[in-house]
Amino acid sequence: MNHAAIRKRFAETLKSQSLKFTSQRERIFERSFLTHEHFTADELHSWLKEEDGPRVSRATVYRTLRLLEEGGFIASVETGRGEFVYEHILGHQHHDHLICIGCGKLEEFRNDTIERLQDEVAESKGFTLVRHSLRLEGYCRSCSRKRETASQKK
Amino acid sequence: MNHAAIRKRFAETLKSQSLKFTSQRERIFERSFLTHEHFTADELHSWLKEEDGPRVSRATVYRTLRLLEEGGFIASVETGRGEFVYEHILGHQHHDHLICIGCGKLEEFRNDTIERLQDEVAESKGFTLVRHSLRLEGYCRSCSRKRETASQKK
DNA sequence: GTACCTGCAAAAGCTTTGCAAGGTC
DNA sequence: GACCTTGCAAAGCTTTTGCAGGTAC
Repeated sequence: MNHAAIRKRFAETLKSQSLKFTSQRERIFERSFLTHEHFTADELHSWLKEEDGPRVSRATVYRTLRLLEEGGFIASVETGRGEFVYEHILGHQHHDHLICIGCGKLEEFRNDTIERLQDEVAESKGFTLVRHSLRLEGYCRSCSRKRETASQKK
Repeated sequence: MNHAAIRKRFAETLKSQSLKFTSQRERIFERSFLTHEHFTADELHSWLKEEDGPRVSRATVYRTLRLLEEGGFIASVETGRGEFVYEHILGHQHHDHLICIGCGKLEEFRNDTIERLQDEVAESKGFTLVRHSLRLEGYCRSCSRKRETASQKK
C-alpha cells in the first residue's frame, strides 16, 4: 500500500467514526509515516515543534497516537523502561524486535519459521490469534563489549 | 533447585556484594517465591502489609525487587500499561504465554524449536540474550465461539 | 450551529531518590 | 564502629484528563 492509499484510509477511518480531519491530526499522521525509526510520543512532539506548521500540543500527540494505534496504522512497543515507542505498520511487513537492555537500541528481525510455529501453537490450544509480540532482550554487540571491559576492571 | 538452595544462593549473592541480609529483604524474597502468579511491586507491598512481620516500605520493595531481578531470581515483564509485573524464575522452567483478549485467560506453553530459533536470531545480530518474552494474543476457544454468535446476531 | 477538538495545566500512576535515623556485621 | 539500609516524603517521568475556548463540517 502506498502513502496516498494509507492517507486515504486514515481519512476514511476518521469519517466512519464521525471524527474530524484536523490539521493537528494530519501533522501527527504524516510525521509518523515520515520516519522509518521508532519514536516516542515526546520525540514526535519535539519534531513537530521544530518544524513548521500549526502548533500541536503534547496532549494531542498522545491522543492521536492512540487513535492511529487503534486504527492499525501504527503499533506501540514497550521499551522496557516504562515508555512506549511507536512505528508505522500499515504497508509494512510484520516483524519482531531485539531490544538492548544496555542502550535501549531496537533492532528488527523476521523469522518465518517462528511465525509459523506460533500459529501452530495457537491452533493446538484452540486460540484464534489476533496479534503477537516477541521481544528478545539482551545486550547488543557494543554493550556486551562494554560490560566485559567493566567486569575485568573489578 | 529447591527453595532452600535458592535461598542460600540469595544469601550468598548478597554477601558477595557486601550487602546485608535484612529482615525486609528476607520478607520480600520469601514472598516473591511464595506466589505462583505474576505480581506488581505494589501488590507485593500490600501483601507484606497485611501479613505479619517487620514493616516494609514501598521504596524498599522496589529496591529489593531490582536486586532480585539483577541477581536473576525474578524476572519483570511490562504489562502494556506502564507498569511491571514480576515472577520468580529460579528453579522454574521457562515458558511463554497465550493470552485471551476476551476473558484474560492466560495459558502457558513451551516450544523448543522456537526457543532455539530465538537464540539463533540473537546470535546472528550480535546480541547476548538475557531474556525474551513471547506473547500470543487472541481469543480462546470459548471466546471465539461467543464472538461468532455475536456477529451472526448483527 | 453542533459536535468534536485542542491547548493548558493539573492530575494520575508508577518508580526513584535524598536524607536522617536505624540496623547489620 | 563503619557502612549499608530503611522509611518517609518529595521528586521524576510518562501519560491522561477536565475544562473553556476554538474549529471542522
